[in-house]
Amino acid sequence: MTISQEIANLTEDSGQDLPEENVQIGSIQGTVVGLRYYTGTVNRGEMVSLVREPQNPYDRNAVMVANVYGRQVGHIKKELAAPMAYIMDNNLARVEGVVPYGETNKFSMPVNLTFWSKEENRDAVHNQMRRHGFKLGTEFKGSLIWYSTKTSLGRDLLIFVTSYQLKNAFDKLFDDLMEDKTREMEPAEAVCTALLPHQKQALSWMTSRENSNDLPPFWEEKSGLYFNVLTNFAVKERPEKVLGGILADDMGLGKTLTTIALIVSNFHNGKPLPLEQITMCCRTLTHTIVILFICVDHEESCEPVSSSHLKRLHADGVSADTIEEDAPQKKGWLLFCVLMQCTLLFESLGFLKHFIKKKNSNTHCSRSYFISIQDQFEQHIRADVTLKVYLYYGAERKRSVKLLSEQDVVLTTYNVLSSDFGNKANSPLHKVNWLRVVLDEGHVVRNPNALQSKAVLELQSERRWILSGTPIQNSLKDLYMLMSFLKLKPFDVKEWWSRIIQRPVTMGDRVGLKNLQVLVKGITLRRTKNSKVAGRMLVQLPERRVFVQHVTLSEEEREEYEQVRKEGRKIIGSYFEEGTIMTNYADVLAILVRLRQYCCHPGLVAKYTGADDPGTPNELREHLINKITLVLNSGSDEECAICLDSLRQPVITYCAHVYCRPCICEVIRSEKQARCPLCRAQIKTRELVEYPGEEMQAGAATGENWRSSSKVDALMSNLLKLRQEDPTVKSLVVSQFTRFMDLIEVPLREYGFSFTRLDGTMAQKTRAKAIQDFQDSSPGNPTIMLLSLKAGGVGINLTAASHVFMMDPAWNPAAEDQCVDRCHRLGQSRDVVITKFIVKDSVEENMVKIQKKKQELVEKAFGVKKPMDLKQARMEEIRALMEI
DNA sequence: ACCGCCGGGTGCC
DNA sequence: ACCGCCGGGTGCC
Repeated sequence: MTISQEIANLTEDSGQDLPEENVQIGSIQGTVVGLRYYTGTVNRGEMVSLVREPQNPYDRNAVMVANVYGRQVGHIKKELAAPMAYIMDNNLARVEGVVPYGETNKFSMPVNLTFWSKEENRDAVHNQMRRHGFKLGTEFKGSLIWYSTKTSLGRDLLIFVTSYQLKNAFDKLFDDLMEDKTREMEPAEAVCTALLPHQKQALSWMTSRENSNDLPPFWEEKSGLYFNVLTNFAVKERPEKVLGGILADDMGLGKTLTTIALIVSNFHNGKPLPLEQITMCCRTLTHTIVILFICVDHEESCEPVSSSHLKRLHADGVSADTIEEDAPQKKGWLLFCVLMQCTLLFESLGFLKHFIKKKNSNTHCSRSYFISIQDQFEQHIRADVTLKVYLYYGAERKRSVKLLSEQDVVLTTYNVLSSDFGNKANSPLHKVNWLRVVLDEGHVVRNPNALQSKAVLELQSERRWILSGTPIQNSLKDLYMLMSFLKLKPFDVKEWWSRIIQRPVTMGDRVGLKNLQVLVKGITLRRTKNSKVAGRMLVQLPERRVFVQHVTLSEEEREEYEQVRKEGRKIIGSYFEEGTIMTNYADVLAILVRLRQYCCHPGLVAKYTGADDPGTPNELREHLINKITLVLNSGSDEECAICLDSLRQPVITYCAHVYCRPCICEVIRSEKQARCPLCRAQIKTRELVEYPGEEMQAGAATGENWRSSSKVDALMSNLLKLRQEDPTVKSLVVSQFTRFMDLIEVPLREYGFSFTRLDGTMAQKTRAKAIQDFQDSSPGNPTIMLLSLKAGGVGINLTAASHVFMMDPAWNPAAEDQCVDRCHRLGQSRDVVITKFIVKDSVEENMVKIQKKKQELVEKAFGVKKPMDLKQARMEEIRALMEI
């Protein structure tokens, strides 16, 4: 995806209560008075903010005027302040100000006020102003306006200036890209894990961002003053440096490893972190600090740290007497990582992870891991250095500022941080002056109102980093949170972010868009697996070859298949004729799923429960539960027709259409007579039937009466051949039907394959175990993994596999790619061979055609799909599949 | 002069 | 503010 595409996505803002909903309903020139009483200054063309001051002792209508830095400039003249106060207090409109000239005036200056509100408030605002003798106009005569969408002389003049300045910014950016981002840097000697070239580049870039003396984006030095080209703000003092940024590399490029290298390599001015040197003598004393890792999904389910563990902790160097005083520590900068989930930590902590030793593999609710720092050194860091790492986590964490201050690295979770912050009396993390704060999976903090976001923003630090594969998840607003964290002035204040970036971009202003690009590029390093540096692939991955193996059904299978197909065609054909295809969508889907199942294995196909008439409400409910279960277990990767995303909290309507609960509830709420978006039947919230969750399916014939299928035979002959050629080769066997995986288990056992399995029904811990076993190459460990297409989401590392067998085609080609990516990624040493089984002359072949079409569509247009287009597309698909 | 005029004091809200 | 406004001083020319 290109940056502009990404940005185009950003402008689709899902939130509510945003200034973008507002339109400009009028403007007027006012006066700022009392300039001589305040120190705040403004420049020509500079934006100012207007703040109500209801407590002002002289006038309860007072409206204060402040510059971008929040310094008070003056007040709005009282006659004008009176109607403005009413408008602002009653939220009739937002008022924004720009000082067009008179910036050197001593006593008062003009200010161009622009009123923004919802259309419905337009009259109220105009009337209120008129009552006080003011008439809101639409244009300022001959003065400069910021980001006016109208063409006027003044506007052109201003744009000319800013675009000139922008060009400078762009040139700088270009230098940035050419030099800083491709220069490599060797990590400190203490790191003995070899960094890949792109990781060295990231390390160099991060180091330069931390040590740079450059002005923050959009600041320029002009004749002794520092000038912000976007707000026209000038100050004498050099604006605070923004040390840090966003490392937004794709998953799997080694963000965490790079960051660890940064921690060790750039203490101050490119000098490595001074690490204690342990002599051989000391090492033999096994002076070991034991750090406890609790690896759980949710903090609540965490097993408390046992006292014996803690004793161990104390005994091994963190003595109890160091854990007393909570006075803020000024001396010594510290390093600090915030990690979202311990599981992630465990997965991604790069060189640390090898030292995590499983302690209780059988514990169900949580598992504890020990990290022996001594072991760590022996393998990954030079044997004679030590790094003090403290995991600030668990009920009995030591809330000692002193203890924390003495660490090289402190790890904690967002939950712990915000829980400490919530009991604000005692948040040791907020009392330390950190050298560096790193937000791992930083996109999880994106709602600025959430407590954890506030907790993150309050951390004192010299340098700040955000690590995130998806820095912008939904909208531009997410980016605002990141700017606040980085303290990138003035964008850490909502008003300026909205006025300078968010609204212009949302309104389609090109300058705004360019500013956003410059801003993001200036502080972000983002590479994908497909990025090229100087014409070469960033990551040289082994080859990836795709073979389609056509499977011919046996005579018996063909007969069964054809019978079902004919029946299905008849039914679907009649739906088309009646125009009821959408009302009977679930039944259509059922038929298609059945056909696809026949292609895999006849034993998969459930008994036909189809279009029988439900009688009592209970029977109807039962019926609907059956249908939704069918839809969700069909592996068809159904999208919600409202949000066009994967289903979240799926519910089925009485008319048998499946949506996300929040989506359909919103539809019902917003319409008086709510109708199903797909079939226009009336729907009600209380009639929505929920998916009861994963249920034990009627067991497929995996026992005595097991029989094979053409596709299973095809798979087995491939696997046997592979094993014969090279018994160490590992394969992924991917299907959308978990019950197909059940069936495949039988011959795998029969032929003595050691295999493991990963599907969506498995708990997080069992999954982790399955992955771990599969990745382990020592003899006796599984060589085959049965993998459900949708299992686990991205981020799972299955690089042990070099062969992938796609048992059945998916509706969504991206899902297949993603699945293959789990083994075709960083760390894969062999060429990856993908075999797709497609049954000849079947619905599967048609699915492949549709896949290709979809792919083309994605590549061609980045157009927004509308629900009704989707419906149309679905119908086309059904026609194509059934050859109607 | 219950005015006009002068000139000093003063000045956001 | 090289203004406006206020209010005290003043009062034919």
